[in-house]
Amino acid sequence: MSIAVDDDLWSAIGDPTRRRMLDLLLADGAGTATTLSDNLPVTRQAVAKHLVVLDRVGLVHVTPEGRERRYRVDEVQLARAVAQLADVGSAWDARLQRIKRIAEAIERSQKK
Amino acid sequence: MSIAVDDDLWSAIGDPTRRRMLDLLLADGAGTATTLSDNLPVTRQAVAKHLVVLDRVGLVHVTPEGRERRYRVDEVQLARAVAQLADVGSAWDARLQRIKRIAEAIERSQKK
DNA sequence: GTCGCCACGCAACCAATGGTTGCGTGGCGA
DNA sequence: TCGCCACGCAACCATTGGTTGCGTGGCGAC
Repeated sequence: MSIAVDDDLWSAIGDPTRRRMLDLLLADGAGTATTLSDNLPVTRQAVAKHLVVLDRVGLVHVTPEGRERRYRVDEVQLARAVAQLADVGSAWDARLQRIKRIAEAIERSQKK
Repeated sequence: MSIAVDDDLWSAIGDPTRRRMLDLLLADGAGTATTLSDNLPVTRQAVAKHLVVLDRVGLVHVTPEGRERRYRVDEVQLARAVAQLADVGSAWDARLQRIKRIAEAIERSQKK
């Protein structure tokens, strides 16, 4: 019973810079490579590359506006990603719980 | 209000191979680089490198046994990692919820 | 109109990382 | 003691996250 995870989606949100970008986009509603890089410790070009990755997995969408390219978070897709986080977390949680129960059972049987 | 995340811990569980390794270790209780690589699509050496990473952030511990090096999951540290997953997930969830509420409010105000 | 600013895309380059193969060494069982 | 086998180390390769440098095309000011 292995945990089924969309590796592309996971690795997209696995990068700390991309996570912060999603944070910023969620906070402001939208943003461009330039505005994002203003609030990040990396250059505009680095941000642009990350935006390509996020766009490829559908976590963001672009709308060209004049000479700007405005990015917005796809809430449905982000919700899917969040669900995956929860899945992995709860699966491991379940395993840890079981281990804990077994450990307690052993402890009890040794005490008697 | 940015999400405080231990990037080292997160990136340790961010790699799909390392996640599957943790899965295997949890399922079997313990394992060596060789036994893990038997159940993974990568070589023993690749697994060994990942074990170094996992050990460095404290997610696993080693106990040398004869000519083997037996690895076990540190449940406390894994629980911490799971908690971080939950944190990020719930933070994004909250933002998504707020956006949804705002969207609904706008929709209502337009309908009246 | 045209001129200049500025957001963007493209390209070359660099370091770190996840992967490989090859080889040497040291326990343990026959 | 001899051979097997798990391990560590080293060299190497591809991908990726980052940089700098440069060309181009909208848009506002004059």
